[in-house]
Amino acid sequence: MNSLALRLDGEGPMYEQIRRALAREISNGALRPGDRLPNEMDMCDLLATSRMTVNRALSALVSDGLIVRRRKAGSFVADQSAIDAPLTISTAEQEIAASGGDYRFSILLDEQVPAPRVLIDRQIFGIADPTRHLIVCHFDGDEPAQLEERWINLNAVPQSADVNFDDESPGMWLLGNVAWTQAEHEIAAVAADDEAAEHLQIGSGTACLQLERRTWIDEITVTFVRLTYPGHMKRLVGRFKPGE
Amino acid sequence: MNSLALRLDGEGPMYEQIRRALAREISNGALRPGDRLPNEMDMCDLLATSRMTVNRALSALVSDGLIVRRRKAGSFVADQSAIDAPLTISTAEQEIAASGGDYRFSILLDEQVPAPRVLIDRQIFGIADPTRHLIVCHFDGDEPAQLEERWINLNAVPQSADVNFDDESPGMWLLGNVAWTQAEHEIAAVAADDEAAEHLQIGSGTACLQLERRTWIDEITVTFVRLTYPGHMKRLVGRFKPGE
DNA sequence: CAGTGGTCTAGACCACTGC
DNA sequence: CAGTGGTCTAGACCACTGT
Repeated sequence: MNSLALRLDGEGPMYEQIRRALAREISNGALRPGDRLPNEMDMCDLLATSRMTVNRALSALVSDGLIVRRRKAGSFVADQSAIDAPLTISTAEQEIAASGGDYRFSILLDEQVPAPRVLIDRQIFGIADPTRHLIVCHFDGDEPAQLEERWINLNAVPQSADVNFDDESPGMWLLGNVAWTQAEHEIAAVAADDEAAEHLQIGSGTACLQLERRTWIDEITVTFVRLTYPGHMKRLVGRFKPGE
Repeated sequence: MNSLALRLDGEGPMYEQIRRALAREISNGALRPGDRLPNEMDMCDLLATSRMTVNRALSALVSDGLIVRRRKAGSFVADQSAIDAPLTISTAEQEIAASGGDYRFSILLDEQVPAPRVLIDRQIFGIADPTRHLIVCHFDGDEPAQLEERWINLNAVPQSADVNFDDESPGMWLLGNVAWTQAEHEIAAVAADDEAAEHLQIGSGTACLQLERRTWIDEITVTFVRLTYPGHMKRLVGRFKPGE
């Protein structure tokens, strides 16, 4: 590791070149987990650049999880332990429109009810939260593509109580009108129950991908939604690229 | 939008405070999609800080997808169109160990074969790629928790041909010994076929979460793995937090 | 062609923390 | 307590691109 020879490729900004060069050394095994990198000042001399530029490259590697840094100790190649892949989740209308399909939706249920016990137990809603509860089916042409069951917290978004969802689906309305600060997703495989099977026009018990999303702002849940996709039509795709 | 009053909370580094403050304004609707932010110099005056610091905060907002920036035009609040959630994917051993379970695995098949037609057609392997093909079952105690079918490209990782996987599972060995630069995941729900059902000790047709991962480096696939989890035991969780 | 962001510099001070 | 990273500054030049 004494003779760490970083080959910069001259493509793009300096900090990107440095990041790529180090990522490459880590990828090809020249730098192995636990190895120590030169400190920032040495790297400045090595690369004839300034400390801010080196620091920017190293910070990027930290957020990619490729290295860890400790004051006084130095910078070290991280153990590769888990893979973080950004999973992009779009609304049904965006997906269907993107694939050239003919999107429409139908509201099967729309009621105002107290948050259901099961969601209170999961600490998704507070005990006295009033909600607007909706069941929506999204279609690609005549084929049901996604079943959505949603609760909107009327304590968090009171103006949603009177919105008309005939033209704009609840998901799109929320996306455009309510900002959230955090979201948490759970993905599971479930067998379609009778009701879901009927709405989705599939056999009861068919394997379905089920995505649950809790969206909240400042500790209070804005909305909770459960999306059910027939397994044969839906794949979620994520991609990870640390070193370019 | 003239009187954008950013309240800094004094917690942590300046660039984080600025990022949080702007994320908050976007979240609470004070700044709406399409709104223009003050330019960097104005924001420096406003916050009595330097341009690099402001730029760092704004760059973070860009990578969070909360704003877009265009030279000469300015910085604008982005349309919230899709949600990118980092999905952390661990190995079976890591998950079972983390939950306090008793991990073990069993190798059901281990052979060297040419890449199968179906994976060549999907452009995952090249036409003449030799592979090591494995089927591994991961257990939590006595209960099967995950079925893994894996192909390792022996053109990309020739040294894996002779590795003994009795003590260390192929997944762990690869994680520690082979670096990859990119990974792509697909998640789907499938009905367990007879073979999977038998290995996992579940009923045939049971809904299972199936995760496929292709890992590659410099255009060449290192390994392709298909993980099958009984739906009732596995949930993948992702989280997204733009403004803190 | 002027306004904006993208990048970079050569310093500085400070906060940790391993030695 | 000294080495390291974390942050910040007050400038600079340049690359875009809308007007």
